[in-house]
Parts: sequence; structure tokens; C-alpha cells
Amino acid sequence: MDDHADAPTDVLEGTDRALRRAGLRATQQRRTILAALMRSDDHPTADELLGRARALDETVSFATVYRTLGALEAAGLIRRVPFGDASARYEVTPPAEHDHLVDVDTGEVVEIASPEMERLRARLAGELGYEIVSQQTVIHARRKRG
Amino acid sequence: MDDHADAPTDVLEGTDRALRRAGLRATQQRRTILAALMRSDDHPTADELLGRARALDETVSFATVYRTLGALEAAGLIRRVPFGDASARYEVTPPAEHDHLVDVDTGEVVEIASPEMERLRARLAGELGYEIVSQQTVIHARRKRG
DNA sequence: ATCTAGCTGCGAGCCGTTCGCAGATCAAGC
DNA sequence: GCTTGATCTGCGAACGGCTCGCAGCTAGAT
Repeated sequence: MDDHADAPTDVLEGTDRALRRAGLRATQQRRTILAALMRSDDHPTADELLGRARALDETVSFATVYRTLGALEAAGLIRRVPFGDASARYEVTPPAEHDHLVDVDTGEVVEIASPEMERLRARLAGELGYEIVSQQTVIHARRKRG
Repeated sequence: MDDHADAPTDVLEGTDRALRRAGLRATQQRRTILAALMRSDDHPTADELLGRARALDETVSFATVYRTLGALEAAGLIRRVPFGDASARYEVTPPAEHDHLVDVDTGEVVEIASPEMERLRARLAGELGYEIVSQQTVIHARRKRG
């Protein structure tokens, strides 16, 4: 995976294609917002994302961040991660399902990817007659004392 | 398990004991609010709960519902279930962990209890050096056609 | 029965989010 | 390229869920 994107052009071109594929107009602001989220390796709130987007493009406004996040979420490009917080947090839709573990003391977030888990969930839902559309697991945990 | 509570006294006595054990003063309002949640078999919002509590006792107010929910949650007696909604939803803390499956078409909520799941989660967290404090899984799913 | 820490109701206020509108912008068709 | 119209944006005002400050009330210890 590319772990750093020095050339903004790369990221922006990627966002452009992604936006078009999602049936959205590729505006300067949407490009910027999506790019800002893509280069984030945490789970920013709309507010934090506004800050990061503005670092790339001054003109991005508050309302547009919210509207864009809504549109991108509806398109499935990104998703909302429901930590306990008051405000919503976002991540780009990951290629494979994963869960989130939150350290209750530090607030640090660890992503847990487990095919085993995924299979078990699918099986349990299947037994009830359901197909999983999406899934969100947030585990609150504390570091084990050693 | 007792699946219906015809005698309010029973429920109220139960709430009283629970409140005291949690180190909270057993006021009329808290009793009522906790009782209202206990006899709910869904996951009411604070607003819905206010309605149900008022059916039992007119005097319960808005602010008190929120304050009580906060106190009860902090005490571990109840917990917040983070469905996608704007407003928080609550349930009395279940004896055993369970996940929630939400039918995306009907909004219906199914509770899934799986020891296997619980074990797997504990194992995965353990491998990362964490002890699980609490956990919330919300699965959005669609009824299988057939 | 008395006393006081703790709780309640009320209303004002807060914070994240949404909305209406007028002007700007993208991109399809010329 | 230029025009054109649907779509998007910025602004500020509004909204909904929730919290808080205050004055009065109450549980429950003494």
C-alpha cells in the first residue's frame, strides 16, 4: 500500500475518479475533502476534517463538509464510525471489514481485521435469515497490566 | 425470566434496590424512569422514555430523564445503544453480552447472543494486550429473499 | 422531627448539524 | 473555447438533542 502521498496530484486524481464513479460532480471542494480524509490515518470528526481540508484549500466551508460527507457516505465511498463521541467520525470505506477497539484510558483506536469474526457474524445473521449489509463493532478495552 | 410485570410494586421494589446498590438516591422519578425502561422490550430514546415514564408518573421532567439516564449509565445499570439514529437509545444492562441486528428495511431490532462471538472477541482483544470493558456491535442487515 | 446533601423542574443556553437562498461552478452540447 | 443549466457552494439563520444554573424540594441519616 502507498503509505505516503507526496504528490497531491495523485491523490486528487484518485478522488476525481472516485467521485465520478459515485455519480457525483467532481468539484474542487469535494476533491479536497475526500483527499483530506484519505490522507488521514485516524477517524476525524467533521470539524477536524474541515481543518485538514482548509489546509489544502482555504475556501472549503463548514456546510459543504457536512453535505459532502453525507453525499460520500450515501455513495458508499466513506462511512461514519459511531464511537461514543458526541460528534460523528469518518473513515474511507475499507476494502475489508474491520472492527474498532478503543483504549478507554488513552482514546487510542486500534483496527481489528479478522476473517474469522467476519465469517462468524455472517453465519449468525444467516441463521436468522438475514444478509449483512454493513456492520459496526466498537470495543472499549483497557490495556492489560503486565 | 419474568416476561411480564403486572404488579408495579415488584418492579418498583426492584428499581429501589438497584438504585441503592448503585449508590444513588432512590427518588420517585428515578424509580419511575428505571421502571419504564425495565418494562420496555425495545430500545427507547430519552424522549420516548419520558413519555412512558410520564404514563406512570406525571411529574417526571425532561432534564431529569437525561440526568437519570446519565447517572444510571455511569452506574452500569443501563447502557446506551448506538444505532445510527440522531438520538441516543437505551436498554437495561443485559446479564450476558449480545449484539444488535437492525433490519434496514423495517427498522426491527433483533438481539443476537453468541458465546462463541464473545469468546472470539475476547481472544482477539487479548492478543493485542487488551481486556474488554464493554462492546457494541450493530449489524445492519436485510432479510434474505427466498 | 430535623437537617442537609442531593435531587428536581424550569428555562436558558450549547453544540453539532441542517437548511434556504443567492450567487458561483462544473461539464454537456454547441 | 463558449454557452447554458443543473448542481454545488458559502453564508447565516435555524433546528434538535442535550446540558446547565438556579431556586426550591426531598430522601434518608441522625
